[in-house]
Amino acid sequence: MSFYYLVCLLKSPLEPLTYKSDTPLHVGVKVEVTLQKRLCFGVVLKEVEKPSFTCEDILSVFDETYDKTTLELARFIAEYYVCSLGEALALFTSLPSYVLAKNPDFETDIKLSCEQKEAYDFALQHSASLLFGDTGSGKSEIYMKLFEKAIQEGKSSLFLLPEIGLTPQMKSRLKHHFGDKVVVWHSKITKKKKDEILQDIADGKVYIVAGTRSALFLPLSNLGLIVVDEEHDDSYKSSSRPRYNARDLALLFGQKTHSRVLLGSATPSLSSFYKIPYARLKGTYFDSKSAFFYENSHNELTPLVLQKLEEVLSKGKQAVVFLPTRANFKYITCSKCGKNVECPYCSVGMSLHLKSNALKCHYCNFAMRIPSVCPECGCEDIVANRIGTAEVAKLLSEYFPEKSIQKFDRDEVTTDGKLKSILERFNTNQIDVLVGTQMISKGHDYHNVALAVVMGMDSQLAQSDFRAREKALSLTLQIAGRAGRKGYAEVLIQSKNEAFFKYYINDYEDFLKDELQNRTDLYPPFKKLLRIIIVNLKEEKAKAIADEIFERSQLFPKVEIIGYGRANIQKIAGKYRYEVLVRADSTKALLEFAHSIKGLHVEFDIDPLSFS
DNA sequence: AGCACGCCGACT
DNA sequence: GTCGGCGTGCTC
Repeated sequence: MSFYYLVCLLKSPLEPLTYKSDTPLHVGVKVEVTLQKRLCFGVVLKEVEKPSFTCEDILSVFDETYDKTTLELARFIAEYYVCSLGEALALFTSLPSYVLAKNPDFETDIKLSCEQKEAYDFALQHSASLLFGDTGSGKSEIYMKLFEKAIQEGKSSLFLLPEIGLTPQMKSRLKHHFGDKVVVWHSKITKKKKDEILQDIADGKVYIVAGTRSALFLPLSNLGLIVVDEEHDDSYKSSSRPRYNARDLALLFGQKTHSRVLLGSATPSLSSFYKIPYARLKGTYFDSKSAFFYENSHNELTPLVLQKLEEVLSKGKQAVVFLPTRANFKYITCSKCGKNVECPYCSVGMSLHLKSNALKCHYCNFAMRIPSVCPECGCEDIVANRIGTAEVAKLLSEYFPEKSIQKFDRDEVTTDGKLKSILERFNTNQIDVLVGTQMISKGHDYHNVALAVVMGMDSQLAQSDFRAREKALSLTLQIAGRAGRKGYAEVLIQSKNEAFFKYYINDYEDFLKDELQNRTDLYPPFKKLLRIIIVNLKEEKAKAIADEIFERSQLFPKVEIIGYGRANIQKIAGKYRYEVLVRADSTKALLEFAHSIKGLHVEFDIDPLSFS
């Protein structure tokens, strides 16, 4: 007697295939099968009639299942983000089911202010809400209080953060209040540690999982609450297939599992602001005690920057300096032919890294010796352009030799240990100035920072991206928020668009309302976007596929092609890139089109946030 | 996505 | 005559 099952193959782009088993199996159970002689994990979807072709055997059956809700969520992901069910299901961690022990006696010592209590009540009154709270307004206490309530009700909570590694103090606060009821999860923890955590979850010991976007796919039973902190952060969006957005999926998961969802940010995304009821929590000290200064320059260490730094450093205060560029310089330019030294494999400039005495490509990691003449024309007059963190840190060290200047970017902060060490030394005043990229804007608590310098934001603002203004302003505010957590602070913004920043810097809500007007009839949240990415070794082939997509779109009157051709970066790692940008009024129309061209071997980016 | 199959150019 | 490039197509 044989049973036949439709099995979904994990990580495979293929549609489910039929396998046979000697024993009856439950839907959702994890199994092992072969696919063209190679072993492959799969999930049983449903029993089927004996097919006309001969089937391979299901080789082994695991003690792990994907429940009905998980299968439903995976089906949604496959449909919405345009991937196979196997790719969607592979996001989830499977586990035997378990029961949480009730914990009615649990209590923390967290006390909320009146304003915090109001926001807390607002969250309780809505199944999904947004906490729009200024930096330093005390969002975390509200989250913690909600976690406490969930525990008292015997429910588990999920706490999503953009990068848990970047906020060690959040981790220690959670541990302090919740002890071993809370675990931390991100993709870089070791396999052994992951197994331990999964065992603890299975034993019903875990009430709170704090983690990055992958934590969303952990099998928490009796989920009651999902908090998405820094919900505006683009790192919630996955950049590989399926390109899901963990913030958006959190809202969906909340609906499906009847869990409360709370999004939080000082600079909420326009789409969340538009569609989710929000509670406003104004800063208690931040905006009243900070002063903004502007300099009509763009991206350089000017006398004004040095003067401002001098002022705070002489008082024993600290400063942060932001600029969006790593390395010493982003470009090496020939002054005769005007060409930048390009990566041979990517159509991007090679960055100058003096520390390793090399030019490096930030896209494929290719490195080369620093040339003494222009590789194009042989001219000896080549200059470095677009200053980066390494160069600014170097110059500041020369200018303030008695002060400790620390670089803070992806090149410098390579491990958890290094991050902790730098933050520790900064908080104990052993470092005077942090010079860094985006990383510097993430929610660290700095206590003695009296100056934030924002350099190079104009390049962010100038990007051909419908969210350029939103990104630039929220990033600037996030950096500004690193200063003045205690007492008076200054923020110096270098920009040739002073008017823009000046107008909105004190009221992000005002900006969001105006920006909604700007986007009406054109962009999200009013329209839906799909970016189709075509990658091929042969440029003609990539172009041909893009052409084909354009042709086929003509049969779909509800979709509109608003951009089509070479991608922003034409070539990465030797592969040519083309892009088609599609717009529609409804998700349905967009997805109908996307699914119709699934066979073309292209990548789909629904609700794109980045256009390079 | 892999991976085998198979059809054309360049080498001992 | 064989080695190996990558275009095409299949996977229960």
